[in-house]
Amino acid sequence: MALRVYNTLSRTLQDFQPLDPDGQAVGMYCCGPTVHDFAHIGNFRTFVFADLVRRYLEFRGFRVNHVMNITDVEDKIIKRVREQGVKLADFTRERENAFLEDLDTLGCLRPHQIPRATAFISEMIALIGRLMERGVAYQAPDRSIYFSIEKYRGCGCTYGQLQKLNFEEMRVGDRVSSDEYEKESVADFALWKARVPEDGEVYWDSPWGQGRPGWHIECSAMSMKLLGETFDLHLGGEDLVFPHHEDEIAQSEGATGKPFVKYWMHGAHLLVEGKKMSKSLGNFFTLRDLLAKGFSGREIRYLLLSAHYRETFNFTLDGLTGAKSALARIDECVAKLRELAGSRQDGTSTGSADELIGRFSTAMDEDLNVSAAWGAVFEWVRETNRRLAGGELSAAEAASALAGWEAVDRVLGIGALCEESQVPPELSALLEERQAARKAKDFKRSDAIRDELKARGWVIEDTPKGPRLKKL
RNA sequence: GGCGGGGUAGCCAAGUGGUAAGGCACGGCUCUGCAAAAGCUGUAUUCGUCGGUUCGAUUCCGACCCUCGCCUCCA
Repeated sequence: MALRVYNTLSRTLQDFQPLDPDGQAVGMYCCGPTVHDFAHIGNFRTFVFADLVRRYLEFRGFRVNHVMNITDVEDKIIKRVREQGVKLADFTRERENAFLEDLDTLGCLRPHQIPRATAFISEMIALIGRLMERGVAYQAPDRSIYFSIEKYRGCGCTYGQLQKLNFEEMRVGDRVSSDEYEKESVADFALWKARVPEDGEVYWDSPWGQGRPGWHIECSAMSMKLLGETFDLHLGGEDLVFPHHEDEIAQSEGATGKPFVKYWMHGAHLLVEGKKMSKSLGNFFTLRDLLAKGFSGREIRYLLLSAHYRETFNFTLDGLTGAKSALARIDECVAKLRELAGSRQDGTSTGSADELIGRFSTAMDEDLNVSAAWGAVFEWVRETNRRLAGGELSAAEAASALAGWEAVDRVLGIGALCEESQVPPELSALLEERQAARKAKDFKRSDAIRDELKARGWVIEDTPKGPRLKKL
């Protein structure tokens, strides 16, 4: 079975076959955040999706080079820097650190490389230079450099590879910002923006005068620098299809004359409580907002991973509560397996664990059908619980089952986020006291202790092997 | 107006030309002195509406209704 992915370029499912002649190395680029504020839950859906792609490719044995940029120069950032009277780097570094912490909270593996746009200005200038040389870019009277769609098309290149475009039918004008009126054509986009007074100290020198890069150019420059002029996989949110990714293709192919990216994958947006997120509706959440409500990164990750990446997903607080229960079911099962396996944690998966891995990969191979993959996980949980309850599992079999779970969890990334809570000694003492009371049939006392523990946030679970304390 | 997604149980969400995964919630049962955010188990004659193709459609085709996204710097 081969991994198939939906390629936005072809609008079909295609077998995933990396450019590497050995079929091992995969270059993967995901458009990262613009660090003007804390990222919201919608942003994170895309990054968790990218993490899933990377992890699954690694699961399938590919050697992935995962690159994600940080956009640390942009209109909104410049505006805030000016308003707050701080230095660009100080402002953006703070947001960037918060963002990376958030990624950790969500159990996302750090991309192998996290380039900042401002560290690649010379590469961007070089790329713009190539476009000027090839005659597909021009300097307008406002001194900014623009990419000419017409000239690009004149070279036999295709503009509109990711989305069918019909310029005549497009609603032009609404959102064309005032600083771009000197373009030759409304479809043209900025490669280099000439310095204006509002930019303050945020500018760089270039052969065309002082200024700063346009938005799209950074991704072309950084991805080609780090992954080569043609690479395997480019990801991003669906809203980036046009214009951002279309323009990346134009800039890159316009400069190199080579295909830019083999597979484009786009994650759908999410709705929150059935509506598009907006601050006025009160359904706009940053990761930190949700943590403050008492949800964990793990629950959020699970919920974000519960639906297929190409479907709009309805993210709800109820769903988050449900995620807690669903995860507890897995945790219970895994904890019981650990207990039974004891020190034998070097198991190789056999039997039902192999079946789990098989069903999991079959699902994931089909364009990352993660919902079906979870289905396989939960059926395995039920079957494992059944056998656990029936005392049918040996320590070796438990270790084998664990090995199976750990294999799929290296993709799902849920287990590592499970915090083992230590029971405070005074609570253990209370638990023992309750046991003594129960033995003496002093149920009034034992129930009082149970209530006491509950008030302290711990719930007792009586098992055939004796009572256990679980953090509420 | 152009382009592209969706409408499957109370909620979330897979899927298939042959009769509906999984999760949450809910009910039953087991365990328990009683419990339990423990375990098992049950729950959609039905997949937006109306037509068509077919032995058979939720799945294919057509029309319609509703909904969401993109259309120049928003993941």
